[in-house]
Amino acid sequence: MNYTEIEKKWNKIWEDTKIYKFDNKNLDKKFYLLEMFSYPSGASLHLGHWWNFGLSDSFGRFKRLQGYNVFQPMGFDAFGLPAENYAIKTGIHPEDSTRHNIKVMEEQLKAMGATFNWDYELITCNPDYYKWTQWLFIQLYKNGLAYQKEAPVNYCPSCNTIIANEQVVDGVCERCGSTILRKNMKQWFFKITKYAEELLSGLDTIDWPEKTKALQRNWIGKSVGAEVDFKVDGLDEKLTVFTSRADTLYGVTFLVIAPEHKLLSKLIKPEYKKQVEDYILQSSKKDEITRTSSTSPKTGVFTGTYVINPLTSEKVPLFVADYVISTYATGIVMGVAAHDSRDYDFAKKYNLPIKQVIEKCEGETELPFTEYGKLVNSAEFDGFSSEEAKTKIVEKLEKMGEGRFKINYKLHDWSVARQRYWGCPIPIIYCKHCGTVPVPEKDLPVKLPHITDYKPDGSGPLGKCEEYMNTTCPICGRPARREADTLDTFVCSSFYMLRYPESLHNNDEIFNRDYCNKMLPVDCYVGGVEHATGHLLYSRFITKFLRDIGKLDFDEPFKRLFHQGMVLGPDGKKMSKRNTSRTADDYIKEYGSDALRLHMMFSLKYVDGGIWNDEGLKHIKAFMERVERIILKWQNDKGTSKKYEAEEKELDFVLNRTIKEVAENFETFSFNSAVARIMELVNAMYKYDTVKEKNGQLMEKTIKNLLIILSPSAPHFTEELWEQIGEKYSIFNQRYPKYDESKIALDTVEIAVQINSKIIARIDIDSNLSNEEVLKVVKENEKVASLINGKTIVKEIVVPKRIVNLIVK
RNA sequence: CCAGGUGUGGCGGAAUGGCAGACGCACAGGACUUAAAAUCCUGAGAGGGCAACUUCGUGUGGGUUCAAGUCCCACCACCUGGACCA
Repeated sequence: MNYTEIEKKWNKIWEDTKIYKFDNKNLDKKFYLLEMFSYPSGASLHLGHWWNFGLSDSFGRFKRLQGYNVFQPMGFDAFGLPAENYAIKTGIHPEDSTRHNIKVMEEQLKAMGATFNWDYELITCNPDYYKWTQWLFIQLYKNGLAYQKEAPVNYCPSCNTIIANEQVVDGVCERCGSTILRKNMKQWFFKITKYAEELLSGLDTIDWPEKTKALQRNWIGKSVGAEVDFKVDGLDEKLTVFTSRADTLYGVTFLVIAPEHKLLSKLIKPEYKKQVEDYILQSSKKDEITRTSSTSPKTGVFTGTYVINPLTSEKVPLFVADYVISTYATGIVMGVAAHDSRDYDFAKKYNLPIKQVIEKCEGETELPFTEYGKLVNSAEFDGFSSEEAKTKIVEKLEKMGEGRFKINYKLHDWSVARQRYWGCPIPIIYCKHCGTVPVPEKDLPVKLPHITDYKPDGSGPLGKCEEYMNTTCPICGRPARREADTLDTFVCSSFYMLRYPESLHNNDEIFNRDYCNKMLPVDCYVGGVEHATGHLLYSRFITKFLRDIGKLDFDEPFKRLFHQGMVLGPDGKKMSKRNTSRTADDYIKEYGSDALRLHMMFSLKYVDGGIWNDEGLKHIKAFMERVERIILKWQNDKGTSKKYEAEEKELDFVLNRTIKEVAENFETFSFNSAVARIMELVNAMYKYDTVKEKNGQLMEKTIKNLLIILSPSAPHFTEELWEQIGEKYSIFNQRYPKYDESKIALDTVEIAVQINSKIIARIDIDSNLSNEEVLKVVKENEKVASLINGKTIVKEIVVPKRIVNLIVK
């Protein structure tokens, strides 16, 4: 068979006959299968693309055979930094390179012959898409969930721009090597923290990998504790700390405040002003990662100020130290040197007192002791357990009005503004008279202008485009200015799965509520684990928000999630031009795309990935030829068998078991096992082929079923053979075969017999016997009988069709 | 440091608590061939034994169980995240 030719042939026929068109009128058995859409890069499809798209296409084809109306759309996440950086380097406008790359990728993805629903294609940099990105922004704004606030950013004084955390290497700019400054700038945020609790609890309702759920739980970082107010000595001011260990409150010997804290300037005693200001300057030069690394030495200085412990009325010193972060909780912590290792280190270094208030329930207590124990030196709470005290102490503080129970999350609000050109414009207008005004929905989209000077300079490049910036206020009609920043691309991708089903058909609303409720949630979502705390969290947030404003009725966008593992180069690193000598196209030319796909399915575990090895490709091709030979041989063999012989039963058994297990394996993305089962069936066919009197009907049934079962994994190859054995187009309009349970239940099964848990014999036994009858047969067995003779059986265990275990004394 | 994941032949990898190593590769043997390749068939975890058979085996050490790769505890190694989260 000439694989190149048949691939061309069938790709064309499939496209011409629109065999995979999604039937959007008939949603009773819809299946929404989604692969994370990709960023349009210019290079040709590499093995990773085949791994991602080819195998999920196979899954889609499998669901289609099962009778599902499969919706598997495709599109591009087209805004973003790479195009812009490429543009800055080459001078090619991001719009031009992006459009070009999309075209190239579309052609190549179509050439895969995959079943994607191209008529629903969606491209995030198209105005008819980003109109809805802007609409979403405005809804968030109107509901108080999009807001501006001052927040620290990484600023490079030599490149004159804000840079992302990832571009800061050891505190310096990765491009020019200048020391990065931490600067407060006014920025746009989405209030994802409003949904912290629900994002956490919702994880229990979805079928996702545990690993991914754990990543999100960690990221959200719920911490249950209390806030405690400390009065400032000599000032009418109080400092609030957050603690998860209220039981250690009697052990507080100092307080620590973050260098960026707003109240700090008021709290410094004049004689300490210089040293504190020097310290603040020093720490502003460190980036957050170096500063907060647990391995960095703890530093800090005294402010000259004392605060008063509400329970003991003791005066304790207030320090400023950069191991405390201003953005978590209140930005002030209580120092309990005896029961926190950081506080312990700090106290040792600055000679602060260490006061033990918890002791181990049994044995010597060694400081710092950070576990729960029994309270000591804590007035009326002495003898309480840590757990009890955590409640009782806060209850007391509540009565005094100086503390309260509090839950904190590590999750921060989502910073969405980018001082970049190639992104979705933020639909906001600033008017001197009316303030911040959202663009009216009827005026959307705010189109991204085609400008040529898009170099980043710290403020949005759009700011230099006067035509764009100058507008009129929608409220008062007087001249006003637009927002110059654009949106993070993760905003674009946070709702695309909701928009897909009617992407090009509905220009009146983001999506129709009823239709959306029928099409979603996504039944199966496939994509990389690296999006666990980004895209996957944002999408969940936006879905919950849209539910709250009445646009849809479900809580979670992705019911089921799979991550592909990564296909790695021979050096165990991510595939690149450097470590791979051959492209997907090279392999396809030599072996065909079906062989490539089958090899990928069979040789690595899909969810784990692994090092790419092309060794097996020729064997997979050999396997395909083995399939072809037996099918072509059997198609004209009418057989002569009259009775249903043992050999026929065996083939029928393997056939039915294969039908059953391949489906189960596909369902869990265990493609390697699915292919193994199919190989077993082929082996069984070759074995049956040696029988002289063969059953023609069984052979016909077997080759047809084999082709259907194999078709999702080798679509062109099986479609071609389906035609060659004289069947009607198309194999993909067939149904996945049903298996016959009675054929899988064998008449006799081999049972392993154990005496005292050790296997001593294997006996063929009628599978219909009851446990008692099985035991009888086993005990009559010569070997068993001789071994149990004269001994007492104390226990008999029968596992039907598997094991009999006799415990004797 | 913390969290999560992984650990099974020479290799990729299978195993609802129930015969570990399915399937495939590499390997060995046989058939076909002048020969090779391809194809078809057979064998095979490791050690011991001519053999029937036997001992040991899923990172290490313990535990639960009639029965553990699978469940529990501790440890080791590797991978991936997170970094002092109060």
